[in-house]
Amino acid sequence: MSVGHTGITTPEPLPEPLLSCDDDCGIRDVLDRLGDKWSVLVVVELGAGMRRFKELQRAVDGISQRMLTLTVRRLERDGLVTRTVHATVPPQVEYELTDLGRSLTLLVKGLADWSLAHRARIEAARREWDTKADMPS
Amino acid sequence: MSVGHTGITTPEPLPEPLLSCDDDCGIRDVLDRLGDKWSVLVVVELGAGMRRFKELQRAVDGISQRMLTLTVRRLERDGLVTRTVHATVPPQVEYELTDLGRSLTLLVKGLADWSLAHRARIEAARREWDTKADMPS
DNA sequence: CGGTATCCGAATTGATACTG
DNA sequence: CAGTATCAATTCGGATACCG
Repeated sequence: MSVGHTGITTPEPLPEPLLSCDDDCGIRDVLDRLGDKWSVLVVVELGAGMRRFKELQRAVDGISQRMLTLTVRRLERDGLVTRTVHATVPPQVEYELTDLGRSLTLLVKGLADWSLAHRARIEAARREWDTKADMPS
Repeated sequence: MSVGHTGITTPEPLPEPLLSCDDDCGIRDVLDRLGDKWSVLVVVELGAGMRRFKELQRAVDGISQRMLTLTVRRLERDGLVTRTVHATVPPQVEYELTDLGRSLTLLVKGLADWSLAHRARIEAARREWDTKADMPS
């Protein structure tokens, strides 16, 4: 069960991809890394600059301490984020994007822009679909 | 439990977002729409052109009939995909991206490119992290 | 062919309590 | 403050069987 090392028992053993590369080359990879509930949000927040743990948690709004820990740990492991511990009291840990992480923010920004640009249109389509669905008369 | 309409009982009632818009404006939206296991893959495949249900299922490799149905249904609802039923025998259903859907493929392509470009670097970082973790000596 | 309904195990997540 | 451990609730996904 992979116990030991840094002290983390890894209840979630950071699962590896599960799909072979057909014509989806690459996309599955990004999805495995950022497709979860929080990673992108954390990257976005860190895109604005260095953040402490608590700052991140407040910024992301809704993320639990546990999920934030797991998320930044994964991002750190993938080389997207650095973790700096200051041996102060109380302890202080700072997270910051690496160059690799920053290169991602551009793309993520693109997604956000797309979403903002088309949000209304999507919601309209959705309402229409729901209307059609609810009255087959 | 929302029964009726088209005959679909919607065991998965296509849940709405759960996070308010703070500074993550927009991103949560895209994630809710594409962050699942299959949507992006389906969009990518449809990016290459119109596809029938069975063609999609073969192309995506690993997706079950159930998940493909749910995925295209959601994409259709959001106005990213059109569904055309030909009353032939045997029945034939064709899926195609809308303009909105096509506008997304550009971004998705960006993500795929990013992944390909940095895959090696990420895996290196990951190996390093794992090494550090496994021998604290 | 293109679905839908149902059951069930696996994976994710949240809440809570505790620690250095 | 910044985690870690544990447990419970939820959600997701796959297998299967059946339908128009």
